[in-house]
Amino acid sequence: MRTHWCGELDRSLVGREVTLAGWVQRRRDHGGLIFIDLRDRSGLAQLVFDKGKSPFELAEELRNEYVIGVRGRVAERSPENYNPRLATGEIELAVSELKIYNRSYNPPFYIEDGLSVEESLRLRYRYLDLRRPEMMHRLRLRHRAVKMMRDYLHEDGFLEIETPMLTRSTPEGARDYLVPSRLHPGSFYALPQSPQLFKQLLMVAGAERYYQFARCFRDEDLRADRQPEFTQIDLEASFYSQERLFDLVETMMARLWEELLEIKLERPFPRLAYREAMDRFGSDKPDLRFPGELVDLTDLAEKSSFKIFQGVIKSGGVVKGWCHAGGGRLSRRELEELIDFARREGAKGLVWMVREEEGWRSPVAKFFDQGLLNEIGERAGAQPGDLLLVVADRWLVSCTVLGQLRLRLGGPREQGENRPHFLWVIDFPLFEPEPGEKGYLSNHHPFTAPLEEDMPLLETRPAEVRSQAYDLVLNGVELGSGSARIYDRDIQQRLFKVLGLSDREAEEKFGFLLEAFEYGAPPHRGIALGLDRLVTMLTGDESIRQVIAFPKTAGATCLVTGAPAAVSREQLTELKIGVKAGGRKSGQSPSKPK
RNA sequence: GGAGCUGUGGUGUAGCGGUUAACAUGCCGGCCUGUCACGCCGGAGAUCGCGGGUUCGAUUCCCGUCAGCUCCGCCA
Repeated sequence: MRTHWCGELDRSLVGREVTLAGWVQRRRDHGGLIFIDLRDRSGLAQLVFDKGKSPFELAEELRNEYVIGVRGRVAERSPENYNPRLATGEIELAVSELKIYNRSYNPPFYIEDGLSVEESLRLRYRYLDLRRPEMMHRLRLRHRAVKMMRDYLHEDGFLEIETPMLTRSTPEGARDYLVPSRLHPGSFYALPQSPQLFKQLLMVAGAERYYQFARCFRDEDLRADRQPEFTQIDLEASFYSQERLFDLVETMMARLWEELLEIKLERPFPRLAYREAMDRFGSDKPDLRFPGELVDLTDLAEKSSFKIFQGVIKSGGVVKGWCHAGGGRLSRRELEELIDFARREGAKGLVWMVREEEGWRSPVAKFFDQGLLNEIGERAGAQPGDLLLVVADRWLVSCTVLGQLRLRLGGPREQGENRPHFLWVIDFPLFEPEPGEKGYLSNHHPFTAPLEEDMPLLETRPAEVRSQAYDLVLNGVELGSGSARIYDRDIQQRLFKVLGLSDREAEEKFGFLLEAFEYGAPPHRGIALGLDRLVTMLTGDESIRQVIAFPKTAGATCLVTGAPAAVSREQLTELKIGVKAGGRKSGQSPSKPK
């Protein structure tokens, strides 16, 4: 049905008889002469139907998006008819045979790049949206990235192993998607949030190096970078040092960027301890595309007569600042908005200071003498015309609020810098305080190994214990996260104790894993990278929906199929499931396509 | 759960307390043998997301609701 792709026709084929197939991109009917741009996955080729020489009457019926096959002779155009904007613009196909495989409704939007229609329409007719070259390009790029990573992991001895989709709900983490069991009414499978436990079992099984392009499901609210189902490049390796794992991931990233974007990455990627990342950038996923770091002003603020600062410092807080270059021109109103923003982010307030040619302008200037202000300005690197923002609060609050202000004001878009800035964030705290309680929760997951040197603190000062967990960060986006796992029963039990898990509870929740670990678990570690986010970074898109063939809406519905939808009474009866009032009746869907 | 933005022919937009609801493009028909965003002529196509309220009168103002998007919460 086809001997060549449209996009591969060139002058070397002039005179050859070829068969093409594809969709009608555009028709230009000149009366006695019809031009058709034929589109397939590879590109466009111009077809010519000449009255008298071609199947002309049939060609007159052609409309956009008709599916056709043609046979004809490749002809060089006369030079004045070259189309430099078309890859195949020096040739055309003089058609001798035309077959209309299928007709088409007029599409609801143009099948072309640079489209501006409502995204819901694109999602509703996703199969048309994907016909657009820029969308097919995204899918192709994703495919190439996946293929390269598979090849690379294979080279390093990793085995691709599938793990179950129907698994068991585990207590921690995100909300599970549940699947009712027909054979065991009242019991449910859960779709995996990640293959975490299985990949550790595979290490016990001696797989040594495992990877999987794993579908993961989390029933949480969506964002531009979050879908309820998404793909992780999930990997785990035994007897594998952190250095080796970092090198593996870095090499993989370097290959992707080099081969897909022709960008050479600087290696090794910088590493920042969590503490340092927060201190300097106010974020555990700092965006290093633009300069400007937070500074600690606690010692200087202490010398002022500003009571609020002093109070915060006395109660163990810190005073931190960030200099917004050129921010001195912000209006009073804009400054007020910044204060509101800081409050929404959790700060009690925000102090601003503008450095002028002579002295300082600030509502709190009177509490500082000139020399002190200059010292502060110097530490923050403030030039005349710059704005210094200061937050006094608990360490974490001061850092995060200023970090958010840094992102908002110093944003990379303003800087026009878009090179990839990878880094590793390491040494995360093992625990986070349980909100409102005295206890602790796992920061990563409860099998994350503590940093060896912090082990003595495990029972005494758990909040200070750091873990062997690491995040891969690119331009302010968390691309992946992993850790070394605990493989020692004693350490695991000590950790459960800190988490307030009794032996019985631990047994109940993770018994199968703990049991497996009794049969000789090797030291192992792993990481999971978000494929959708990774590809989005490669394409430069704003939303991961752009690189997913059939994504869900912000309301977690599929506009193509209308999922989720009610099911028949019979299906529910078979599962022994009753739907309470407020649920939908059979046949209803939250977003039924028209 | 909360906040914000958006919703007008197929599509993208304009508009306004009283309009024949405008423009572009697409679509349909006609003409056209070198176009490539072809051109020219003509035509069809909109209960202004839905419901309620204010008003003599609502696409326009108000309230609610639905849908899409963005953010907060949430996402070990």
